[in-house]
Amino acid sequence: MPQPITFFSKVYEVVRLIPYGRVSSYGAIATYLGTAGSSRMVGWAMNKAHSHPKPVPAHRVVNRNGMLTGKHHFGGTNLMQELLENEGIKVENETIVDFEKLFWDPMKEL
DNA sequence: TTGCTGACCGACG
DNA sequence: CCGTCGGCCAGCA
Repeated sequence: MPQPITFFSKVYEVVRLIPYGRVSSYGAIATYLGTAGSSRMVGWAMNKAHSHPKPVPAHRVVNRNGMLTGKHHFGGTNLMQELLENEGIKVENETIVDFEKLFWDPMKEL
């Protein structure tokens, strides 16, 4: 098996399951994976997402406040915001508008 | 192998 | 209200 199922792989899988025009949070994903509290690992997984063979919509993953904390990893520009706006998600001051409505909880949806 | 790091979260003062 | 600290665990030098 060239691709063993690891914590990272699960994170990527869940992130790819996020529907178009929806967003999720690190904590929600971490909790869904059964490792609540290790939300940092989710963020770290996103950092390594560039090394992942499959595309990972990391721009749909933000912190609990709906703030684009990881936008600096998208080229250090407003690329992350543009990607979200391209999906119909409004972003103001690096924060997602109506985050509660757009929030996609894997524990509820899956 | 050991130790540091990391795009977070919640608690505490 | 705001700053600080600890915890969670896998990857990398």
